Amino acid sequence: MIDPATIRTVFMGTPAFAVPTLDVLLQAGLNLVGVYTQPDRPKGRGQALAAPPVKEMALRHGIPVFQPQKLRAPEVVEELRALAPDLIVVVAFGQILPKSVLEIPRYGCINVHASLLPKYRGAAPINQAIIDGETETGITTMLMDVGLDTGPMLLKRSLTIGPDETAGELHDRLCTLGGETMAATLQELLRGELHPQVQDDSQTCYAAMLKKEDGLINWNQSAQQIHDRIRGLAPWPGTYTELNGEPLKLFLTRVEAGEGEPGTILPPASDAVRIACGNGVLAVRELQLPGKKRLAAADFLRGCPLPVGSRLGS
RNA sequence: CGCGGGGUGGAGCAGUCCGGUAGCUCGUCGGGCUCAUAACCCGAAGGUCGUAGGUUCAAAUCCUACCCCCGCAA
Repeated sequence: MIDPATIRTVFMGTPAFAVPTLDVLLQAGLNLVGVYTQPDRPKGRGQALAAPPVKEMALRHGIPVFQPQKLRAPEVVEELRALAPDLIVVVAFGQILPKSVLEIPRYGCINVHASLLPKYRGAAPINQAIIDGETETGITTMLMDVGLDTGPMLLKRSLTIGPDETAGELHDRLCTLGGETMAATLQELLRGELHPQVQDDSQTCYAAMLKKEDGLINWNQSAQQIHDRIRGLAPWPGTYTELNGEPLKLFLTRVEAGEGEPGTILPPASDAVRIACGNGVLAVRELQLPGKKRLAAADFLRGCPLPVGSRLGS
């Protein structure tokens, strides 16, 4: 059994998703010699500079924080090498680790990834799994190599995706599971019992970084596909269609039977606007126009009538 | 000073440019009609028009400051 206090560890991560894992490392008693996170960025209305969640936690625990613009810059790599880490743990860091960094720690670089690898390698695994209508996903820990999420796998934990679960909700559950999976992985590491398993590249698929435009609805898709897209992109970047040239955001949808020309407004239900899709009908319970508040369908219709038969989308 | 939209009876909105007794779709309350309905008909209550100043005979409307909400921007 290795004494955790003897393992010099560097943590790399940025958003809230990484926080539980950092917490696990602290609880486990590792010797955390540095935390790497993305530079502070302007955020929110007013564009005030905000520190990433991981930075705030590191500062509270008195761990040195590094925020390099580019991790691969030679002087940055040297600085990291000087910390002499035995282990690097990476969760949603937002930068690719170059080979020169991967080779530094003797126990390697361990990544906590929010999918059941080899499926959904890449930046947006949580969203993509929902968009694809998957019913199961999970967390995989892996030993990083030069490829993006291609390294040998260590542990997997899975969970079931609810039929109406949003990316935000799933994110929160995976966030917790990520910490738990890392804790278990760490136990195996300390016992010297890691069993890396090579990924089956033939089973892989890639979840590209989300773009704003991914939220534009194509009404020719089936109601189920559109429903999956809307919850898969909630709360960010959100999903929208067009009404009189303006974006109209849609939330809280339901799939119903029925038919009509795709994108056509059908007679509303008591709690929802109903729109014909390529296959089936999408009932939308909340909508929002630019500059307006997000409204329940009935409230929305009072201020902005949607005549039956009119068309959404361009 | 990142850009932009908005704050009007309980809800959602119109009216603001071109100052002059506050309107629409609902809801609420009372009554009527119906076997019946988130149905329909009749009637009523309910608003310091975000806040504070200013201009004016007169301000929701024009000017100034402030508060709050939201869209775009990762």
